[in-house]
Amino acid sequence: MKLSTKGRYGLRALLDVALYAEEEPVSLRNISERQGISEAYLEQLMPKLKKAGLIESTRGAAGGYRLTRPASEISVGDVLRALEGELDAVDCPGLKEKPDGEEGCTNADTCVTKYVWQQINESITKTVDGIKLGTLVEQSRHLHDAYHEI
Amino acid sequence: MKLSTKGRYGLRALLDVALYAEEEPVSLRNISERQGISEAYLEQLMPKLKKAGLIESTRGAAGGYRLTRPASEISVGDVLRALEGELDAVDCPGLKEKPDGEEGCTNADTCVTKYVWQQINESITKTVDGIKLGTLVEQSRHLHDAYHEI
DNA sequence: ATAAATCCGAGTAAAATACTAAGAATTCGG
DNA sequence: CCGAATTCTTAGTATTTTACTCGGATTTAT
Repeated sequence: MKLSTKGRYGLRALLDVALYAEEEPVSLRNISERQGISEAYLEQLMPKLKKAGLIESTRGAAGGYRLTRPASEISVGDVLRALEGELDAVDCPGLKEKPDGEEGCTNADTCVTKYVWQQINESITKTVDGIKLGTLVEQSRHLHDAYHEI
Repeated sequence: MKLSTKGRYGLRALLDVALYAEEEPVSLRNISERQGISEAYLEQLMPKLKKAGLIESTRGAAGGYRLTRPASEISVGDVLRALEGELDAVDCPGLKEKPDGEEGCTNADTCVTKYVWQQINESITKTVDGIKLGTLVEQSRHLHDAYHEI
């Protein structure tokens, strides 16, 4: 798993939608101003979230983006996978680099390290799928309230 | 955490040292042949492992590399950090990008996503630090024995 | 001496990243 | 119906990272 700005900005963008799109859809302009991310860059991110079925869009004036389902049913893993692609699926080189007769893993070392990558991937997957966007929305509202001392 | 070939090859290289450097040190040539990694590329990897204090080297003919401490006391995390640098420490942009008067996180969303990156980093760290090189050595020997049906 | 090694520094081609730019297509409000 | 606000689509580009290679200097066992 690589955490580039794609993933970081994208999650913030989606969180923004979750927070502010209850009545009207939020536009790129809105997100851009609130999050300090350029509209042009967001234009690259949103289609990915849409293709993944996380948001829907309305075009034209007063258009913008909405979540397709409740924030509680969207995991951070869903978002990151939509933006960054599959989590670091490290494949076993022993199998691919020798397309001659030899079957299986002749190199025991390779197989053993493969086990390491799998462990890492599993722990990442478990973590990101365990955090729901809904939780982040709640936390964000708490923080916001605290900051304004309501 | 980024899993590039640096980390993947490097872990295999160190595992090779752990497996074969009991009597004599292992040379780059040895590792290269057994692991199918070019000597030239290994030349770039080994110094990192050495700087991190994981291996020691003897120069000249019959020279090579050895572990500095038992494999059971080296974690995969030690190795990957030595090779890839720090694990994805995602910093809070809210704090850095505004060096004017404003204190703390004015952007609650940013703070909330920051919590996500911390969770991810922690789970990765816990995983890689939990796997010891010694364990991999044992597993590798088992696999090797099974393959040769001893 | 000679050969086998580690060291050291530089260089480089390809890919990924982090953007920006421009214009077409759509839709609402007046 | 017009115009402004939007999303959509495609392309381009500068920077950084990755994954290497290469040449030669230095050290050391035999």
